[in-house]
Amino acid sequence: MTHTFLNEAPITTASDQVFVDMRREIVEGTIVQGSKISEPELAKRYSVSRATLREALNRLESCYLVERKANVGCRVVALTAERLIEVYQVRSSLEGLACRLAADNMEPEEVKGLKQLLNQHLQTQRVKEGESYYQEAGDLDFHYRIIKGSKNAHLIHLLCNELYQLIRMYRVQMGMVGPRVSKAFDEHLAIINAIENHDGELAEMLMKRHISASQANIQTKFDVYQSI
Amino acid sequence: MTHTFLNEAPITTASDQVFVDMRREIVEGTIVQGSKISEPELAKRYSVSRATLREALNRLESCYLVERKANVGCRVVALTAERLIEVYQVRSSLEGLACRLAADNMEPEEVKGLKQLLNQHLQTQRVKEGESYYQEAGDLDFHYRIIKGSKNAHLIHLLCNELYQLIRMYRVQMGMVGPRVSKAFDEHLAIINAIENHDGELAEMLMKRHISASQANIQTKFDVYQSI
DNA sequence: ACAACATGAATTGTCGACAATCTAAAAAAT
DNA sequence: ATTTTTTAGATTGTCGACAATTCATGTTGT
Repeated sequence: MTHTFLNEAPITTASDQVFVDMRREIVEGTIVQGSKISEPELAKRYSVSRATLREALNRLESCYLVERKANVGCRVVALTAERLIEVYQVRSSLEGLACRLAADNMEPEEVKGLKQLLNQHLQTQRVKEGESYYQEAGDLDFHYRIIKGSKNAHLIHLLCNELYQLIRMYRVQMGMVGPRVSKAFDEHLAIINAIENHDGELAEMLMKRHISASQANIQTKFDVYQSI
Repeated sequence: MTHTFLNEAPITTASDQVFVDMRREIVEGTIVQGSKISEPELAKRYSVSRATLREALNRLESCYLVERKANVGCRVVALTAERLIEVYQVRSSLEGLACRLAADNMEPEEVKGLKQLLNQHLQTQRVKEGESYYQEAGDLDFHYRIIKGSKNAHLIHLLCNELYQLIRMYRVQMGMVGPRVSKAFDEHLAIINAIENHDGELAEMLMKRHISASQANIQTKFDVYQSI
């Protein structure tokens, strides 16, 4: 399975490389959430100048992974429950839109590929029960394809390049496993059917509901911590 | 009338100033759409170093006013008809969401202020018939207040700090005057009523419709050029 | 005449150093 | 002892210069 994953521009410059590396470390938690970022320290760590590092920090800020204050510095974003709600409200609205547009604009072959992906997803899920990595990548690929199917370049950029990094961060660090997996499969199937029938309204509604369910799932992780 | 306008951080640093200045010039068309940006030239023009200018360019890219390519350079965004549709589809979805949330989360005094603004809007409109500047600022203020009323910080940032600059650029450069003005007033009134009644669904629908009408209005400007 | 290639000017990316600002610890005052 | 002021350290913002890449012009070859 080729990991097409992100449709990003190839890494040409040094700050590109630092951006991609830091993004991964932040999303995966190697650079811990909420921690302060020291420019001299990280510049040394990645063996680049501070100017190059700052360029990377700017781009990390664009996808909501760090926050800057003038003359004070840079902090990794903190994964609060409030922010989760806010981001998922936005995500639900935008991905609902994407799904509605996809119902009109997706090519038949794209829909076909989506179905194949779902079958693939079903098989690997049966074989590797409980293993979350494949599920995570498969689910991500599913959403990415629909978003691209909207054919709205601005929307695609907004979701794939900006918002999704933060969403991935929540999913990776809060842990996305459990009984949600099989339920999500059924929801994906219903969404594909709606898209295939060019029923934009239904597709939008199903996608919004699907994302709300996903939000509720992550929300429980917070509630657990809160109750301790 | 105090122009609260944007809730932006105060301008402390030199790149802040360049960012604000350039943003204004791009939105108003002084720096023409689609044109290439020469870093050395603009750095000299604003009397700052290239590093400072590049910092400003990064932030302009974050609000979709310029586009960068590695090792090639920076271009001011081009106001195409296709992009207008894409951006307004996103705007409609997000501001619909904001309006729905505002119906639940706006304080009574905020609603009151919104009504006062509308009255003010009505008076200035009668006095200065055809003068577009007041209308533009008033309409903007109306939308800003509702967006802030959503109390969703992520959504507020996305709309007010990122997307709205590009929207303003379309409105300013494509010219927003004509019979739309009075119609928009009625639509604003209906939206406020829905918010006051805490009818989120209706408020969302009305706002989406209102924005679609606004899009159609700008769209005609393109159609005129196309028919020549 | 046209295409592929080479060359140089211009532009962007990167670097190290300096200036301005903030932070926190130590000193002074009430 | 608590609050305010001072001061030293560290961090961020800004600058000018150099390296790497791109683009346009001119050259060569067929």
